[in-house]
Amino acid sequence: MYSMHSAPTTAISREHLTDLLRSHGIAPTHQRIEIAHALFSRHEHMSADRIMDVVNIRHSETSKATVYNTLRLFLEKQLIREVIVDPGKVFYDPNTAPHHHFFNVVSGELTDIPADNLIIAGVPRPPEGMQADSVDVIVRIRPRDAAAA
Amino acid sequence: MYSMHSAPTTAISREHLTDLLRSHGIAPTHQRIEIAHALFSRHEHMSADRIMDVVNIRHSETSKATVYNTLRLFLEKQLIREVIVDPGKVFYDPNTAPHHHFFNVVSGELTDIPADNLIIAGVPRPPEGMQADSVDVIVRIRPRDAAAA
DNA sequence: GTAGTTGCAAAGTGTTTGCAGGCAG
DNA sequence: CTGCCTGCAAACACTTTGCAACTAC
Repeated sequence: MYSMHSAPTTAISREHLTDLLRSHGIAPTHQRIEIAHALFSRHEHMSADRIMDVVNIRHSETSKATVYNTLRLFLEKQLIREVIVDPGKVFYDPNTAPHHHFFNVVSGELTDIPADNLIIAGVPRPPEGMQADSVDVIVRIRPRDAAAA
Repeated sequence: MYSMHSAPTTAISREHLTDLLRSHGIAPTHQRIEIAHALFSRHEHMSADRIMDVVNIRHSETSKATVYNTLRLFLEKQLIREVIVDPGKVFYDPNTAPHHHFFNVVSGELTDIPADNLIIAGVPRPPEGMQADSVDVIVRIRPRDAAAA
């Protein structure tokens, strides 16, 4: 399901992560640092499930409940974003800068499209009393030979 | 949860729906016609759940399994589209013409943005060997006073 | 101590499946 | 008769919750 061309990992020190959490008003516990590490060292869009796996590769340190609670906390504190593209599972995106996504509907893989070059024009004003919160662009892609739908 | 400003309904005859199903290679059974009627007479984006309710308002005629099976069939036969915007539930869209969506993240309500005026430029070419399948634009909106996230 | 955090297991939601019975051609 | 449809209930995948034990200051 998850292809092998694993995104580049970036060495990020625990100290840096501790600061990052603190600066977002999050108490830097061991589990939270591990989860943050999983998200920020891999440049990958992960599901809660996958984060569970990554965090517990060496030895089981973090429970499912803690993973979900922590992800919700990170979301509230705007440390990460959620990406809704797959019925039935949410992806978490450590990149909070404006950008969009390719979603490979066959492999379930999600990759970034920088917002730089992309121009969206002519979006109507939101209905009265509403404000736009975000604009998500998702380009669904598939291998050239794969059957549609 | 579902606001009261119910979208306009359009009278659509059972005969018309029968033809519509046939023209998409779908055997027009009673339940399928009812489900198609729910989708096409209301100009609304409905979840499977809501379709269940609508179809069974008068008397229970259609099981959950049939609703889900039928929606999947309609999807395969390209009679409808699915819209993934809400973690944990899929919306079905009877409008297969190119268009985009406002998603009210507070009420869960989904409304159309015609594709006409909307211009998207600068989408990078899909990765080698991939083809773009669709481009979805989702503008998340909320009441002006509602707290973010 | 006290407030906040974690883990477990149970509950919850939305969706899919296995299978027996039914209906139409 | 045969093949497709339907309904029921059980199974599933993902996420949330209740609560007791724990940790850090």
